[in-house]
Amino acid sequence: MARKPTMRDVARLAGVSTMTVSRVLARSSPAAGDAHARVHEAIAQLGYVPDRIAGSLASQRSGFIGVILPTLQNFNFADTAQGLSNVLRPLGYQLLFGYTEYRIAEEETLVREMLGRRPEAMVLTGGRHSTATRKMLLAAQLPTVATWDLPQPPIDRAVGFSNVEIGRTMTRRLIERGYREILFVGASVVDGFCDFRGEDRLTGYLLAMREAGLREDLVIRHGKPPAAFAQGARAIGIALDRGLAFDAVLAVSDMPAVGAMTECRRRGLDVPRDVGIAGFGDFEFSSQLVPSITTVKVDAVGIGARAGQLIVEMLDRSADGAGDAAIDLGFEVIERESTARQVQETGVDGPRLNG
Amino acid sequence: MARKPTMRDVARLAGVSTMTVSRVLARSSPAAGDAHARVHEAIAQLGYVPDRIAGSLASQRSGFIGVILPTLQNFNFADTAQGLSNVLRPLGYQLLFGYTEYRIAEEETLVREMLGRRPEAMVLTGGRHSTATRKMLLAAQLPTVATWDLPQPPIDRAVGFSNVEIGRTMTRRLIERGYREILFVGASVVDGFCDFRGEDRLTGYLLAMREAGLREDLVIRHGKPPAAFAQGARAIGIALDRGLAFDAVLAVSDMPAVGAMTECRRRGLDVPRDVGIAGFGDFEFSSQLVPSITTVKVDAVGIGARAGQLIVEMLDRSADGAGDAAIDLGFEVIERESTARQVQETGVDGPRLNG
DNA sequence: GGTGCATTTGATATCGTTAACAAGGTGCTC
DNA sequence: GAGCACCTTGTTAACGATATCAAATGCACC
Repeated sequence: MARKPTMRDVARLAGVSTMTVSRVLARSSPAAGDAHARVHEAIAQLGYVPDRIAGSLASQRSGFIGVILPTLQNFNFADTAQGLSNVLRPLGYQLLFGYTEYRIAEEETLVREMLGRRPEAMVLTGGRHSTATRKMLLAAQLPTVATWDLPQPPIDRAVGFSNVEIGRTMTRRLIERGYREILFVGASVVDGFCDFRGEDRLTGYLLAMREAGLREDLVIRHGKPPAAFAQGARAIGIALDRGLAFDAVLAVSDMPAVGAMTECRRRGLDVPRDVGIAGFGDFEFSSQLVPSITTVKVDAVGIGARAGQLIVEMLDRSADGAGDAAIDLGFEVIERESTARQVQETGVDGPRLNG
Repeated sequence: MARKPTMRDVARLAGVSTMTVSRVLARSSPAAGDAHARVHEAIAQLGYVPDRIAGSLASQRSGFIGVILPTLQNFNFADTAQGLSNVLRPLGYQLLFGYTEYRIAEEETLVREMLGRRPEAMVLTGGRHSTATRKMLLAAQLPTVATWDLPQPPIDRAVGFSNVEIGRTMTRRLIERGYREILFVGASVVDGFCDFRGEDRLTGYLLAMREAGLREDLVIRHGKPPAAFAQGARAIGIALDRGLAFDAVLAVSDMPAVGAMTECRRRGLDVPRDVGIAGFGDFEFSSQLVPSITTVKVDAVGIGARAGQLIVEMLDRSADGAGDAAIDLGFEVIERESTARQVQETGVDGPRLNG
């Protein structure tokens, strides 16, 4: 009674061989006569739960898919996890989640640990990895999908968009609206922490500012990623302390954007009249707040779903290596009240599609 | 070259037996002379990654800990996951996450799938489970920790607080502030969806309203859990359509609380003068917004950490079954600007500790 | 009723590791 | 130098399932 029942016990009780039990559970054979029923009866009677560890070893298929995301504290990545889950769980895969917390070294540790569990595929966030990480993944010969970025070249496949283009497009949009002194608010890059995608959006911002002949030093990078509400608020304080004049804030995500907006208003600056505010991620609160927040919407659920589909295709050996290495899902700038300073001039306030 | 290297290959290359390799990897023996170095050299040369599936089967220790949470779309549960991770990952455990999305039937499916992976312990959210779920968990004879609630009796152990008390205490606080027509905003209970903890808070709210001799029909349950921003806004519309008069809103979480606040203001109701607003969860934005949101703070990270510690203790067979079955971590009501209607009267506006 | 084909069932080997025990070597004490 | 303890290393047998192949069974047809 102390020992958990095994397939052997079920087989004995049902009066069949273990292979018959295995086949009944796998539905690979109709199991003639009452064998099928007897097996199920024995399973119920013993409370048997098949040991998938043993099954994985024998079949050389773990049913695991490793997923490495930066953090749990961001609705966007939660959506991507959801999209992956929606596609892969109904097919019987178990997702193994790992979170780097934006620590560069952590990805390597997570990949090493996960590969030991013999996943059938890996999903990564972003396309920049340590040499050792890249080497391990290549050696593992697994379907690997990079998400949230379009690395050149990817290890295997990629689903995402250009974060540089996002930063550039949003900055241009703010300039079109008449903003000139645009403050970029992001997280710092220190102590082995880095938000690569945020840094790419900063690069795009700097490109757009240079193209327009505007200042390129209006950048506040403060606090560890992920940039949260308080960091956005703090960044405004830092900017004012430094004597920086600004008429708009472009934050690395909607969370610091809201924090920055709150702090501006606390200091008597009207949004959008005195300061325009824009973020990234289109979190639900961004459309619900007053004023609503201008942002960039990406299909976070779709990234996960597409990545999941890619994995399914690649795991189907029949369909061979066709398809593009990188899939660009684009992005959408959503202009809302927080940058509506010149809405009466241009008359354009709806979403536009990019990418 | 096609086949992945095994411990056998490493052993052959290093000129030792597989047990020596196994011991070197487990650090269980100092491995005299150069054997240690030769093994590591062989591992590096072959790019060997130990197969933990085979290891788990042989050692009867999977290193997995199953964690079932309601949703990824809530910072509170993300914090609990974080707390668990902080304690258990450094000890080498791999967390297996499953999300029910508040579907009652889903928990049973997730538990069944997870038990097949032979986890060494399970962490659940809440204390109400299907009969089959309870039976499976008892049969598995695993350390099991229920979180976010204090079930009577728990399957094994529990770490949480009384959601009924939370609803009751917050409602009383609102009544003390002079609010009388308090509208409760939560998610609906339909189609097999249910937020048990939200329902408990509703129960506490109803108790407090009855105790104070106030109306008990000011309840709007709308949309599937988790209640999000838009649902809070929608609930205000529904209440007004029904002709319900209210001077305060108690929402099941901070997200619908913000949605409700936004909608009230959009309709010309001032917060907190015309309507007081209170939520649950103390999300970061709740303190950052203007007005800041009155809420209930629970130590979500601490719940995870404490649950993790409990598991570690229970897995140490040496320390035997001591300790309470249920650990009450309490809660804290944080009164902020959104309910500061009578701040000048009472002069009390800081946090108070409960539970 | 025998033949041939398709389908179902079972015996055995195997997956890659660790547990358990045995064997060999080393160093110390008396 | 014998005896003993201790430490390292190796051999063998699991762990609990599935893959593979051979045998048995069922069925249709001539």
